[in-house]
This record gives sequence, structure tokens and C-alpha cells, in this order.
Amino acid sequence: MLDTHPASEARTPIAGEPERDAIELSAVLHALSDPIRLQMVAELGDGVEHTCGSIKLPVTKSTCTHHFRVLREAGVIHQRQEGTSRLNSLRSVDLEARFPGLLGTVLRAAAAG
Amino acid sequence: MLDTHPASEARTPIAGEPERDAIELSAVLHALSDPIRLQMVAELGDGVEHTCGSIKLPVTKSTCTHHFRVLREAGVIHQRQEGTSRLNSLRSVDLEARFPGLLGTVLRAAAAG
DNA sequence: CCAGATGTACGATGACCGTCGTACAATCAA
DNA sequence: TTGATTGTACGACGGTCATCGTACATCTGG
Repeated sequence: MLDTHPASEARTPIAGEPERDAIELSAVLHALSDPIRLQMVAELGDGVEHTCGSIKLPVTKSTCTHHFRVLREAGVIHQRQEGTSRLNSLRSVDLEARFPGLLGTVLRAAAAG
Repeated sequence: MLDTHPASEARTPIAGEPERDAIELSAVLHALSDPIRLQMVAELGDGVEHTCGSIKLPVTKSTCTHHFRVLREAGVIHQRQEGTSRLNSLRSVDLEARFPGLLGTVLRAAAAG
């Protein structure tokens, strides 16, 4: 139930994510260029799955959904369904493989910002 | 009027560049999120000054001017006038001080394409 | 002085983006 | 079943963006 082990983290994947090799740098940079989305990604930086509602943001639910979709379609995050909740997590491994160091550098820059 | 640049490289600086500490991460990422601008920055990555016309791009002069202004106002590049030419160069030092590793990582990612 | 080269300024246009409200679907607990 | 929770879908609205054409300003070389 509260299991977040690796083996259970892809039970109900959400479609619309690009394959690792199809992740585009421009799309990733654009996704990260919005302050709200950057904040979302920063919150996901701990490697833990977060739901839409578990991240305090100055926007409505609709807008939150929109931003998470942008991040997903850019290949920045992974989403999976669990009950009524949608769990979001960073695609750290894929991003590191495709654009080594990028995510970490941006997150560090955001923290310094 | 004194400046910190070598005398030959700042004879006619162009206004509208943010101070180092005023460079915003969102603005930088947005500036780099356009494929044309990313290509421009990649060409400037050799550390050499380039003019608008010396970079082959699939856009008109007007659009080129527009993109260089976006990069300048985001704090990514420095521009100086020399005759009828406007010389563009990366603000590598400022960017490295403000967001360590960011520019290099993005350029490497762009090269990996 | 004049013609060419370099680049800007300005306006227009079509597309995209961020935001929201409302309505709706799915799940879980009582 | 009923109600609460969680999030999506859809449409709308205003703002921003990328692109271009045209006109203009500035410098340079004959």
C-alpha cells in the first residue's frame, strides 16, 4: 500500500512520455524555463514521488495538471496512477543518460537562484 | 568610463544586459530553449566573437536581431559595436559565476543532440 | 560624395502559452 | 449508496513569441 519500492513504481504508467532517445533538449529547456515548473522539478529533486496536491503551488489544480503534462511530454518526469492519485517522479536516469549533468546542474542553479 | 574588460573588447558596449547577479535562471533557460538561439550559442561556444552575419542561420536578418536581443537581455551574451558590425560573445565568466556548470552542460548536451 | 554592407526599429501576423472556471471521471471511506 | 478526495478534459481569455517585410541608420571603401 505504502510501498514505493522500485519494482512497484511502474504499475500504471501514463502514456505520452517520449522514449529516452527521443527526449529533445529544446523541449526540456523550455519545460524548465517556467518558474512554476522549475519549482515542481525542484520539489521532485529528492527522488521521492509526489502527487499534484502534495506540492504547494500558487496555481489552481487545472494549471497544475497542465504543467505536469508539459513536463511529462518533454520527458522530464514520469507519472503513474495509484488510486485517485497521480504520482510524479523525475526521469533522472533517462535524463542523465541523454544529457549528462544537465538536470543536476539546473537544480543546483535553481537552488542557488 | 572604466570597465573590467580588456580595452579592445568593450569599446562600445550595448545597453540592456543584466548585471551578473541579476541574471535569472528562467530567462536563461527560456533563451536557450529555442533551437535557433541554441545554435547561435553553440557557435559562440568557441569563445570567439561572431557577428550576426557570420553565423549561418535559416532566418532573416530581422529574426536574427530579435534572437540576439533575447540572448542579450537574458544575460547569455555580450554585444559590442565595431563599425557596422555587432560582435557577439558568450558571457561565460558571468554565467559560470552565477550558475556554475550550466552553460557547459547545455552546450555539451546540444552537441550530443 | 556615393554605393554597398551590416544591422536595427517598427508594425503585422499567426501560433503558442499560462491561467482559470466549470464539468466530469475515478477511487476510497463511512 | 453517499460524499469527499484527486485529478483530468475542455473551452476561453489575454499575453507573449517567432517570423517576416519594409524602412531607416551607420559605417566603410572607392
